[in-house]
Amino acid sequence: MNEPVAHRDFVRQIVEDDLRTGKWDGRIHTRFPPEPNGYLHIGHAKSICLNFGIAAEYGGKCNLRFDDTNPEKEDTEYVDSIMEDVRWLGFDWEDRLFYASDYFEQLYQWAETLIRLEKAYVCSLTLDEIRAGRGTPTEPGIASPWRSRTVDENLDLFRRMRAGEFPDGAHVLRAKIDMGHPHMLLRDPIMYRIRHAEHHRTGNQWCIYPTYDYAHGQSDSIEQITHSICTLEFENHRPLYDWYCQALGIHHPQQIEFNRLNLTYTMMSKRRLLELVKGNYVRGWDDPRIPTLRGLRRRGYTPEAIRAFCASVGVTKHNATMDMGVLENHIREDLNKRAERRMAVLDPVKVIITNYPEGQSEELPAVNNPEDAAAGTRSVPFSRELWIERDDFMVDPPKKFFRLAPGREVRLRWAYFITCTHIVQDSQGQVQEIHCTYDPATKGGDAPDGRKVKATLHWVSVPHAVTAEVRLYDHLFRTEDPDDVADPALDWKSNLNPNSLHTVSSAKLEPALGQAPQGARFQFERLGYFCVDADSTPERPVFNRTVTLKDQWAKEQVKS
RNA sequence: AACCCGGUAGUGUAAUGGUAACACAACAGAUUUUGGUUCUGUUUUUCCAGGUUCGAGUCCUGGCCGGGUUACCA
Repeated sequence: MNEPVAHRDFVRQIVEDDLRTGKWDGRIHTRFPPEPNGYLHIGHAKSICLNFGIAAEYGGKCNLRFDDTNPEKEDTEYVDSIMEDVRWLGFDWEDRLFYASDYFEQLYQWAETLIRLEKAYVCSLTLDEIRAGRGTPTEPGIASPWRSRTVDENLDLFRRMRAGEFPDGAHVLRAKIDMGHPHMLLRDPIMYRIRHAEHHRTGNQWCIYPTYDYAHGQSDSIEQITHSICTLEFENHRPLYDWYCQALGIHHPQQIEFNRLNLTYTMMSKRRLLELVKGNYVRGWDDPRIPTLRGLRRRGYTPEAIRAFCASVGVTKHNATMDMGVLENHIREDLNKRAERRMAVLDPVKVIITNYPEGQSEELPAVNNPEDAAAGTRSVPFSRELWIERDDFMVDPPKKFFRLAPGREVRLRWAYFITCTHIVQDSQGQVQEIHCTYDPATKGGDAPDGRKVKATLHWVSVPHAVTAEVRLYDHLFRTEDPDDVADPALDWKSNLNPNSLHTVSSAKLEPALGQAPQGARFQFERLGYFCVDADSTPERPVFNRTVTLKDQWAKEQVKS
């Protein structure tokens, strides 16, 4: 398939312009800078694809850098999972793995430089006093009484802060900018705070930690980044990013902000995802219902599908919410070409072929993937008693129902035409058995006389069937926007879909599925794409439904 | 409220002063041993008002609407 002529998003346009004008001497260097305080989700995938993608497309490099300046929230557990997920997605930072904490000493020295330049000072106000002194958007802040400390005094205090002489919160280091600035972030922002906390990498070496604003641009600078690509909420921070680089007179990358990814029926907030996991609303960070990369992986998503999706979403400067259906289409498109077909019955009802000899069975060849001749064939056992899907039969079918009904003939995939002759119902009217006759001349599924049937059903031989657990997933939330709550007393959690997981405990599978290894992906014919779950064992196979197939009949039912 | 950013079919995007277009969705049809896939067709668009210009989705002014920020988080 030909790649469509990719139009350039505005970030790539900037990169191309810079290449053309020689702005960075033809060098392109980006970075993906996650904070190790949570698991990566599909929103991060967009950023990863953008940063690593641009580097690859323009002959540049992309670093992986952990933005670990807040010891209280960060952990190696997250570092490890992030590296694993970036690799799984298909990207390689080679030897360029960095940590903002690697730069603590340099950052500290630069802070002293700023103090000497009288562009930073130690402020001994409390948190509340600082907040109050900052003013409001409409009124200017008031200068801290400590704003005019001498260079020597500031240096002495700052060094003693580092040496651990003060408790948490006793002092902070602030940039001396402008307390009357209309941009609140520029009203003497905090550069360092005292935190007697153990850092996941530097241990107890430090008790003062730089803030994001003070650390990020300089980290980019140290790594000689050219384009510092981040999400829209950092737009406000760009003046500060620029201020530090200029004040220090160091390499000054260009910060460019793009829109983060939003998807319907789910949410990307790390804080909320953490709440779902800790509150046991889901089964962990890899729960197939949440949009973490691990969740999607367990759900059966391929890195290729996620990358294709990320390439298709817009990179712009305005907030947008992608339809979950677009993501689903990408995995369908990928798996349609790659996943072998199998037959599985999720809600079984028994069919008895009354003219097929009792005790007899035969092996019938079945095509593994009509989209890929190289996938070959397998054989499936056929016998007198079969399972078919309960909703593939109706006693009194409406006009547009093409499947099995009394007196009607349909095809069993790769097997025979069968005609329903009789049904057995229980006292509630529930169908117990469907009695059919088969036409031996239609073996393989073609009628020599050329007669047509309107439906082809999937089926599984009763004596050969493997019983499995199948987990059917639906949207995490029942509303497109989780925040769409009518009652102000309720929060987003009230929109959680109570039916996001439906477990089928005894689905009937064709025997070939019994040996499938964990992670293997299949299309269950006419149902959807499924993969073998991590909980699966040979004794008790467990499958996850990745996504359903498009379903014209389901649409038809919704209409009526 | 102040500051920053943004408004193009239902959704996401393109058009970089020169015929408003693409993908998905929706709808209709063809093909089909999956009501899948594939193919064909149809419907629906520049927030508003002025201005500049031969010509404005694009530039300017004013409004309206939406988002972000107002943490010793990132």
